[in-house]
Amino acid sequence: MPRLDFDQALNAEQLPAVTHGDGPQLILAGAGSGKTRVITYRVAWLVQEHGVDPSRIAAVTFTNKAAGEMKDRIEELLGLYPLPAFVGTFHRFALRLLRAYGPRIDLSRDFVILDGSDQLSLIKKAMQATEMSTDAYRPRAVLSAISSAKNRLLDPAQFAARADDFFSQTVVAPVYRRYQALMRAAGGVDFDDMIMLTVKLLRRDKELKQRIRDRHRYLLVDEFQDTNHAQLMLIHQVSANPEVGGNLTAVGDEDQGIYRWRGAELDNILEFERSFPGATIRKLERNYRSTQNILDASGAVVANNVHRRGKRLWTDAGEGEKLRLYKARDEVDEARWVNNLLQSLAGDHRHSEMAVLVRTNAQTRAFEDRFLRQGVPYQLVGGVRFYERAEIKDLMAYLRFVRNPMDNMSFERIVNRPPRGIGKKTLDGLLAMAAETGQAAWDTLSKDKLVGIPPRGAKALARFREQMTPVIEAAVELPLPTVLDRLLEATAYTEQFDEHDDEGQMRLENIDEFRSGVQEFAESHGYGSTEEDLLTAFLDHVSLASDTDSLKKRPGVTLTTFHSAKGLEFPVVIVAGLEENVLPHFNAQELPENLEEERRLLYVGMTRAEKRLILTTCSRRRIAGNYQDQEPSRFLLEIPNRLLDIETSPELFAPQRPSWNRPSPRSGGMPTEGMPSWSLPSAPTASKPVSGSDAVNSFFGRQPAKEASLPFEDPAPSLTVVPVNEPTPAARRIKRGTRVRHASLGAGRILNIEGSGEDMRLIVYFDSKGRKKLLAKYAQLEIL
DNA sequence: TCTCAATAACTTTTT
DNA sequence: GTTATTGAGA
Repeated sequence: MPRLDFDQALNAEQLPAVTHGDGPQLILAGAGSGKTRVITYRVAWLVQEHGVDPSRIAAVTFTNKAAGEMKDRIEELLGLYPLPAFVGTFHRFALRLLRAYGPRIDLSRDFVILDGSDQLSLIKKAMQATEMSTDAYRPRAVLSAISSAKNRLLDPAQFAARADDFFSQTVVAPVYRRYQALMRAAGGVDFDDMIMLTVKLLRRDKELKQRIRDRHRYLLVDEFQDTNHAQLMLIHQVSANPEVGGNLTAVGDEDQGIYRWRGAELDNILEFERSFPGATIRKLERNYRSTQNILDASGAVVANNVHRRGKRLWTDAGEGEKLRLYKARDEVDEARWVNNLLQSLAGDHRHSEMAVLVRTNAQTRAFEDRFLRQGVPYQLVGGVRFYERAEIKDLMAYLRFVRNPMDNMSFERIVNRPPRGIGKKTLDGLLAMAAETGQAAWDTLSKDKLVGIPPRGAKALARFREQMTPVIEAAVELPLPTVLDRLLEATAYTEQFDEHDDEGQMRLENIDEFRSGVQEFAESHGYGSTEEDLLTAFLDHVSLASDTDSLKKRPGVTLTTFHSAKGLEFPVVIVAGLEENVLPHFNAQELPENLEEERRLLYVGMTRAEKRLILTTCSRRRIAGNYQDQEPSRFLLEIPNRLLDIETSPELFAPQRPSWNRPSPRSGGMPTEGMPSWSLPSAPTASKPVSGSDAVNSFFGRQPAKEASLPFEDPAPSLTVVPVNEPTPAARRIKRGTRVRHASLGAGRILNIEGSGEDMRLIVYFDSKGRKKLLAKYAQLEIL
């Protein structure tokens, strides 16, 4: 293949980083400065110019998606050369070692990886077992304390020895100990364990460590600012020559560190030279992504941080447009304005070239509603993940169980799913028996005579045993997709769902999707591995997968959080919800370190933009159902005025509400004759739709919401549903059989009405979407 | 033991 | 607005 022309392909900052010889270097790569390019070209340079065998190179990142991209681009550059020994995430790197050498630190070879919800339920169990009230202490807080202990490589004993406050000493320490015991007994390992155990393994096994170091003489680490202490130690273990810091190339940007809450230590990058003496530090400040205005604005914001080395990005792309700032009345107004803006930009940009970025997932709802209603194609990244759905987790647990029947956690999950008459009593009895003999539940069930279990339960258990035994045997030799099918057959798993029921249909679809995922995986990974290994590989694959990884370029506006937007870029970016308590987030106000992280979050969001950057802020917002007055984010003040074009919502100047909807003093805010609770606008022009809860608020005499005329509202009149105890003329029209229309679900017929007042629920059969249950208060139905 | 309805609690970000 | 948990009744 032709040699690469490195001088040609790289700029003056990139070239020395790529052609750096031996010894540690840190590359401080600003946003959009071509950092992936530097990493991939460095791999190519090492191989082609420095004579390094690719099998001695490893590249590590945080996300599967970044790793995948890196792999593709390295492959492209290297052509016929073999690929590096490893390109992947920290966790996959650790997993590979643990699967191979776990037994050297007494770890079962076929351990199970716990996901977040597994962890949480295990924490609850551990808290119960240690008689810790789950009301007094939030399991989530305990879990995050344990996680941070693991990130600092503290085992339960070390943690207990250092615990110096009440919570750590009396709550976290005992729960941590019990949590580990329960997890190991069940053959489980959590995400944090994976790193911690790998460090332990390498520290303990000197011979293995030397082999690993030989195999990874050149190590490249991306997103270095997001490494935690455990990961830094792992890097040290793997680096070839610790006395000189090894041939480590670390790439990162301290201004984009947004995982402090997960244990990331910015000091790893800020004090790199202390960790790796003699390191060369380089900066990449030339930006290829954004206009100078975008760089100046984002740079001005992040300049307020103290914890940074500091750099100044520049481009020769020109100033570009000013940033726009829209001051919205509330999140509905915000979404409407953004929607209109996107429509008006649709001439210049495809939908897929635009993104709306928010701080919290909850903020996406208002945008989703609006986009759905206006038919704007969009793509929501994040939220509920496929693999977290109950039916998928069930099937995963089944697969884990048939691979390793001693996996008690999976056993407990599936033993009565679908319901087979194995209730709490029966299960407790079995588990008690198992605990006595120190066996797994399945062992007890298949070998021992069941005692102390009610006959009905014993019978159900026996039936379960008969169902599972052939499948467990099949798992060793039959192809993975066949095993799954046998499983579904033997358990009659799908029969618990009704395909005519909306929810049931969705679950069945998910199961189908899971089946084809299994099929696909088997086809692409099947060569040369045993069926058992394939099953293990599949389970690992799913455990380490996240939704962002499979993010395909689909046509549509991207709607996502700052966190999952990292590494992406768009010609048009809208950064929404720039308010105090949103960004910076409510929970991040006290510590200056947290505040700086919030600022970095905004910086990451702003620097995603190539050509146009739009900011929005609301003067009030509904949070957990209640309206709250919002202050503009303090970070807005950090953007130089000369870079901003400000536009204010007309709704902020016209707070008049239609008189018929204003609580009248005479009626004390209660409804009177002629004040429709089911407000049906007589004509589209007179349409004054009011959001359900506002109407509810005024109805119940609460603080009236400042609802104004909605100039951008779609022409279709919408109906506000207000729950009432006394049916008003309009409310009487809502009964079984009434035809209604929903903004996104279309037309349908009311099947039934449940409850009354604020909690009135309507069962509606929609022509195209089937049965849905709606809360009348929020549904905004239109009577047909 | 299972099903359904009422209630409470929750919302920061995720490998 | 959703989702996890609890409680009552079949």
